[in-house]
This record gives sequence, structure tokens and C-alpha cells, in this order.
Amino acid sequence: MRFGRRGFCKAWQGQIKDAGYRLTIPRQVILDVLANNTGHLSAEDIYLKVHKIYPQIGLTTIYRTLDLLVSVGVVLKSDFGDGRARFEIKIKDKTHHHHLICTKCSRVIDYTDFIDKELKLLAETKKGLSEKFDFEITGHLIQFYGVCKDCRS
Amino acid sequence: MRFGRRGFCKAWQGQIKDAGYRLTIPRQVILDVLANNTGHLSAEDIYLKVHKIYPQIGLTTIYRTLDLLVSVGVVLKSDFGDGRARFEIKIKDKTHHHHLICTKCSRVIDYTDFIDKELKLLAETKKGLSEKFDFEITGHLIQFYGVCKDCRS
DNA sequence: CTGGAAATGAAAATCATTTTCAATAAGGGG
DNA sequence: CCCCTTATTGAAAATGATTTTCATTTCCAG
Repeated sequence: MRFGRRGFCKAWQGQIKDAGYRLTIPRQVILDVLANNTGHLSAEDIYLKVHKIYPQIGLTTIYRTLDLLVSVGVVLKSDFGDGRARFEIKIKDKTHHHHLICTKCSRVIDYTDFIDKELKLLAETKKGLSEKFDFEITGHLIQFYGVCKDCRS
Repeated sequence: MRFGRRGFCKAWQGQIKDAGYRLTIPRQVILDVLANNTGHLSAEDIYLKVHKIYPQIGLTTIYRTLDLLVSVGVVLKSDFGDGRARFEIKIKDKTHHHHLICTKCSRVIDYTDFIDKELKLLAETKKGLSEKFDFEITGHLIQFYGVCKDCRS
């Protein structure tokens, strides 16, 4: 088992243990795969990659572990509208970003441009909405959809 | 069959015919149900309501008709993250709005507050993103998630 | 080392949505 | 106003992602 981003892995493993969960082989391998594939992976993508390293893995464990990692805050789960969830590990220091999604090929681009303005507006809106509607706002979603260069040619 | 919002219905029916589709009974009933229930209905919600008026309806027809209405631009389809799509009819003159979603009870509030600022920012961002990434941007999504008053008490 | 709780994996279940296909209905042309 | 072609419908089966069940295995605290 080759661990990339070893420094981060330690921290992530700590988060799992701190939350009272056991640090099992499947969890380590899944974490390793996520750490070394910064794209937006589906559960099946992750299954296939983990399977190469640890063939006895079950798809069920992938789903269960991803849930766990999301609940612990190590992984971000996104829905790009193509009927399957996508997962990406939260890398410390990586700027908060939003997604630009190609509706033809499902390619996803992380963008951080304009993020400051977006976040400022979101903060204001969040405040206004929670006061007006008496909501405890816990999150937001901003995504842009379109057709990428390749899919137009 | 009782048609509310009759004036609108005519226009909507026109959009269906203009697009080259037949104006069938099931389509009229579904349109009627959507016109008289301005909430955010799931396919099953719509099925149950249509069924009361037109019991021979099939769920398949609900799905197919909703697809059609979305493609013609009469209906807006949304995903609030609870595993089922929601549909609302587009009412002329109704201001563009975004959604505030309770993650406990799935209640959805349409809000128009701050919408102008949001839309202004979205327009700028859209321009910037499409230039930078060579994307033809066709849509966006903004949603806020939280816990409503009732679900907190 | 070892016992008991937590985690795993295979298989079956779920659930929204889609597909298939034979039967039915809309509406333009005669 | 009727007929014919073609779009539309509905029942049932299929799909595909995710979840549940349950017997087995693994972790790790004592």
C-alpha cells in the first residue's frame, strides 16, 4: 500500500479515530484512493480503484465508508445532477470552490474565481434569510451548468 | 374537470401545441393539477392528485408528461437533495426565485429577497466563467439549506 | 491474548425513474 | 364527419444507484 499525501493522511486518520471509529484496512485504502485522486469520483469510480489495491472490498463498504467520511468532515459529497453522487476529499488549504458542470459530458471544473464576491453575497443572504424565515442555515449550493469547449465542437 | 387559472392554462396549452405535441386529456389534467398546486410537487404527489380526477392515469405518463412540460419550458424541475425530483409550473409574472430547503422536513421556501443582487452577481460570474473556461453557460443553481423553525423546537 | 463490539461483504431489497410493447386516441386529410 | 397514420398511453418489467440484512470477520481495549 503506497500512501501519497502522507502528512494529510495522518490528519485524516486522526479525524476518524477522534470520532470514535476504528481505523480499518478498507478505510485506509479508501482514504488513500481519495487522497490520490482529486477529481470528482463516483462511488463506483472509487470502488474500481480500491479494488485494484484491495480486491476483497465490497461496494457496500465503499458506500458506508464514504458516508462516514462525509459525516466526519473529511470528504465532500456533491450532486451534479447525473444521478450519482460524487466525492472529493477536503484538502487543507485548498480554497473553497464551486463547480462548473458540463451537461453533455459531466466534466466538472472547480472554480475559485469570483468566489470572494460569491461568499460575501452568500453571507449577507444567509443572514437575511435566516432572520426573515427563522431558519438555521447550515449550508448553500452554487453551481453553474453549461456545455464545455470539447462538447460544442 | 375544473380548470383554475384558466387564462394561463390556455397559454400553456398553446406552448404544447406550438411545440408540435398533441393536447391529450392526461396532459390537460396534469397541467391543471400543476396550475392549481403551486407547491413543489414530486412525481408521486402529482400522480396521486391526477389520479383523483383521472383514475386511469399511469405513473409512466406522469413522468413522460413532466419531461415534456420541462422541455417546452412550462415547468421547472428541481432537485432538493431528497432523492426525488420536484416540479412547479412557471407562472408568468412570478418573480425569479431561489429555494431555501429544510433538511429535516424537506419544506421548501421560495425566496425573492436579495434576488436582484444574486442575479447581478450570477450574471457577472457567468460572463467571467464562460470566458475563462470556454463554456457556454446555460444555467445556474443557488440553494440554501437549513433547519426550519418547527423542526428546531 | 482474547472477548465483545464494530466493521465487513454477499446477496437481497428499495425506490425513483426508464424502457418495452401492445393497445388506444388525437386530429389532419379526404 | 369519418378514417388513417402516428403520437400517446398504461402495465409490467427493467434499470441503476444506494441501502438493508445478516452471518462472518476484524479491531483493539483490557
